[in-house]
Amino acid sequence: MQLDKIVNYHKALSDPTRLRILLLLSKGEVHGQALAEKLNLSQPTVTHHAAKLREAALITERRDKNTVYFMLNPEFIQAGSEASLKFIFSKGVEDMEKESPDTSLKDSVLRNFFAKDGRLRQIPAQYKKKLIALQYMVEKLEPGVVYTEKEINEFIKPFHEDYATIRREFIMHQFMYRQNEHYELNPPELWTHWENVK
Amino acid sequence: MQLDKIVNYHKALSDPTRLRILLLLSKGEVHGQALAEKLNLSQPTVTHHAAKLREAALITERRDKNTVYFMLNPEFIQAGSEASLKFIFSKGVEDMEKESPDTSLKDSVLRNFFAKDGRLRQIPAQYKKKLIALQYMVEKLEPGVVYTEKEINEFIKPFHEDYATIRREFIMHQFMYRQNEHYELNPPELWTHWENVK
DNA sequence: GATATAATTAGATATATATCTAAACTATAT
DNA sequence: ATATAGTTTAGATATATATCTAATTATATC
Repeated sequence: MQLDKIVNYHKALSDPTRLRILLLLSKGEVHGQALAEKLNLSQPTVTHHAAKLREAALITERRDKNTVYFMLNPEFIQAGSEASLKFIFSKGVEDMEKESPDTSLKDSVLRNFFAKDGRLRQIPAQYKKKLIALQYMVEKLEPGVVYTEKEINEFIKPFHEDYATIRREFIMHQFMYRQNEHYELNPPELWTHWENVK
Repeated sequence: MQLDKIVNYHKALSDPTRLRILLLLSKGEVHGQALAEKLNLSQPTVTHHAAKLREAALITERRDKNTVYFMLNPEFIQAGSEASLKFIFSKGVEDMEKESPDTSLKDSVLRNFFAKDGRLRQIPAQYKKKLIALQYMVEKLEPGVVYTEKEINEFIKPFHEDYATIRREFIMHQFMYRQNEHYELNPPELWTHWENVK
């Protein structure tokens, strides 16, 4: 999930040694042994930090004979910083909402498949329509909240008795993310969107 | 020192629970108990995370009766992200170099106080001139490298026999940062600058 | 004052991680 | 093929930290 990427990005930058490495690399490529000397650290320690920085795509490497030269990956440093701001301020949500001028199908699905009391009469069989109905329900969940399976079931029941199917559909279409019995809303960027279905 | 601030900023953002808290706060203020419920965590855990976020100036608080409401501090989230990019890419260094058009005094100090072999004839008594001489020497050290006291002494000796005094001056004027027997160059923004001396 | 509610602090525990030494691996050079 | 130099992996250790429960503090209401 996307949260983990942002966490890893900040973890990579949350150690003074790794920041020093990036500083040293900002002047150009440097090889492992030189880094170890400049930082007064052992080579294995440099390898360890380099691995973390590489996982976060903050540096890249080039091998020349036995020597591995490390260099910055400037785009990713910038991209990571922007992604994390965007995540926190949920910029993606507003952007997404502007992108759906085609509301007629949506309106018709909401009118025809949901009763006045809010219940879902039946799960739409047509793919597009099903996505619209699922999204309508899932939007009533709160971003950032971690739900238990039981809570998700209780949430779905007022809409439809077959909560297990709907719960599975939530996951299948990337509306939610599941990790050891806990459920969490994905950011809208990850949802399967009916607007994108040709 | 400045490095620690950046480290703390990223540490604050390198935990999934804290990112979720920021997400929840992005929609407006929320009180502690509500956060605990939404995240399925105990109140003390929320307090713990709130403290970290507050230390990094990412959130602020408002108290109403017994209830503490947390809210985002958007400027600091942005500022921290920019500071860390600036640090990594050392933008500050270039900026600083453009800002010193008054090179005549500098030239004269370098000519008169340093011998052809590079040794410092004597430590300038006049404040401005002393800063110029110190900065000239300190610029030959490498940013990001951690030096032992012994290494600093050995570095200074070719310039002047009284390395202890000069080492102390490096610290006093913020050219370097010292932490349990280890020395490290500060970023130029922190140096006491002779251009700024009226 | 007594009681209730929200928050914090203290203390315990389990996991994560930064660092080291020693060993293994890899690519070149002799 | 053997040696050498740089790097990586494995394993150990010490510190940091995320979480909990229980106790304490702070504020408000009766």
